[in-house]
Amino acid sequence: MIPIKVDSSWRGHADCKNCAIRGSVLFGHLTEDDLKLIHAPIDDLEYSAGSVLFHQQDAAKHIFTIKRGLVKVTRLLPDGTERIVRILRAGDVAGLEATVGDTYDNGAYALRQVSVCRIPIGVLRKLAAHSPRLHSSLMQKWANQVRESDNWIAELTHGPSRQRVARLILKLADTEEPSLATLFGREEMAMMLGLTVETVSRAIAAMTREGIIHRLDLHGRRYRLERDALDDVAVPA
Amino acid sequence: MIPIKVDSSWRGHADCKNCAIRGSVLFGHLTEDDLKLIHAPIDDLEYSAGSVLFHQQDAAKHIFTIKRGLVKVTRLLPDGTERIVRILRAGDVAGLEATVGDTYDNGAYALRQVSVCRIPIGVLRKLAAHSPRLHSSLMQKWANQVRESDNWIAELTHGPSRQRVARLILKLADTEEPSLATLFGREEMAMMLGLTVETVSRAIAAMTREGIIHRLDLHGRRYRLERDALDDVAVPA
DNA sequence: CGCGGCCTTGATCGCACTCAATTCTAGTGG
DNA sequence: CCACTAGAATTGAGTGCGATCAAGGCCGCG
Repeated sequence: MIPIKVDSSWRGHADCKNCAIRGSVLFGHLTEDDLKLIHAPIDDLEYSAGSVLFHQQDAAKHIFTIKRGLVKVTRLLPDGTERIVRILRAGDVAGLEATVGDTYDNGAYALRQVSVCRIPIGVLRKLAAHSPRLHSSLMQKWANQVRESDNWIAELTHGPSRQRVARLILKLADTEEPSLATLFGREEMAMMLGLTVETVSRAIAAMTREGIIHRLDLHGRRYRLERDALDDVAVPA
Repeated sequence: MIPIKVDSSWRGHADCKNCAIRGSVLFGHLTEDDLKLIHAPIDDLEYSAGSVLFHQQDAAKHIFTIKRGLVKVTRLLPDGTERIVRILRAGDVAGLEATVGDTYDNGAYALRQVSVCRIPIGVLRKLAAHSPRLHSSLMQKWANQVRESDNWIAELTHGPSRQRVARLILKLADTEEPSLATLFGREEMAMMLGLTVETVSRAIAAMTREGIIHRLDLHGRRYRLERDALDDVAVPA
């Protein structure tokens, strides 16, 4: 089902004080004294596209702050099929459930090259005991996850295929350059939208023909978007 | 779109010390001293089926602990359509996002007669400052919401209509008596499953004909379930 | 009794799935 | 440098499931 690749590389212990995205992550508000409390190591890891952060049901020993890249969160159904339920981006946290339970509720896999800080749950607990601000950061992360899941349900699981594909493309648009988007393999897009590979492919092909999106590479991953036209497809008046 | 009914009745200030479901709610671990810190009133409210706890975008001033009944959580899309994204039951909390933001991310409506404790957000903050256990209760509630949302996506938004309807029925089975279930109006079931009223009705009718479920009342709300057969429909081998 | 709401049933249509073939690209080794 | 291959994306033809449109039935209520 899942290609099991555990393909991470260790890039050293994290240097929280000088973290590039310190403002948006869990430890952003901690003081130097707080950080000194950390004894167990926080590791700075790289995962290549397709590799595993953790599987559903694994013992939950770490939470992962995502510094770069995209992570898919999947859920395994009793009948063995797998569904993508959310995507995490830089600033999000994977495996938050480690703070309240002892196994992961779902699997997390790198969709592209990903950089994370892997924080042992013990460290988190220790720091949490001292820092109310960390508490509110955690709450904030939880709230984001719920909002994302709810959006996902509302936007990507209902409606005609064209519309769903359009909405997914918009969701994947670059944050800095909103008229560019990097898609995934058709198979994965299909799993996100509850459609088949062929239907996704046809929708993209049709929109390309109609000039709503423009293919920029040979693999069909990178596109330039005609925002106005695409918005119209995504949210029909 | 939504029938606007604000139809709640005040049943007095909450008596947390003697709460029937104290063990499963937010304030379950607080001491009497903690509870004495509360000055702003926690109200004990009843909502009749169809009435509003809060709308999406309302100023978030309270969180609602559900003591009895069922609450639907809906999200409004830009194009004006509305989707049901989750259901809350006794022990769950509605409006958790009040702890981190100042508007509600989604709407909450009573599906049946509902009893709640309405806790002003200020009270929660004050107590949270004193009680680490309240913190972990909150985390637990957040984790439940995410797990529920993820389950919802995985189980109820993909697959053939029969299967989805079967899964929803199982989700609505009584906790004490698992072979009985109380459904909703077909319209609402359709909104939950991303199907049409007619399709839901046909699926239920078919399963009734096949003896997988048995109608117990005239309105088509209450059913007795043939668990084994229904499980087979919900999770095809 | 008549009306309105909801559930059900029927007939038809179209979108998305299925099955299958083709094209394209990147990677491999001659 | 070019065949060869494997994997992915695309395209095509045909089918079926669920949406749509439209009646009809059932119950509660005035």
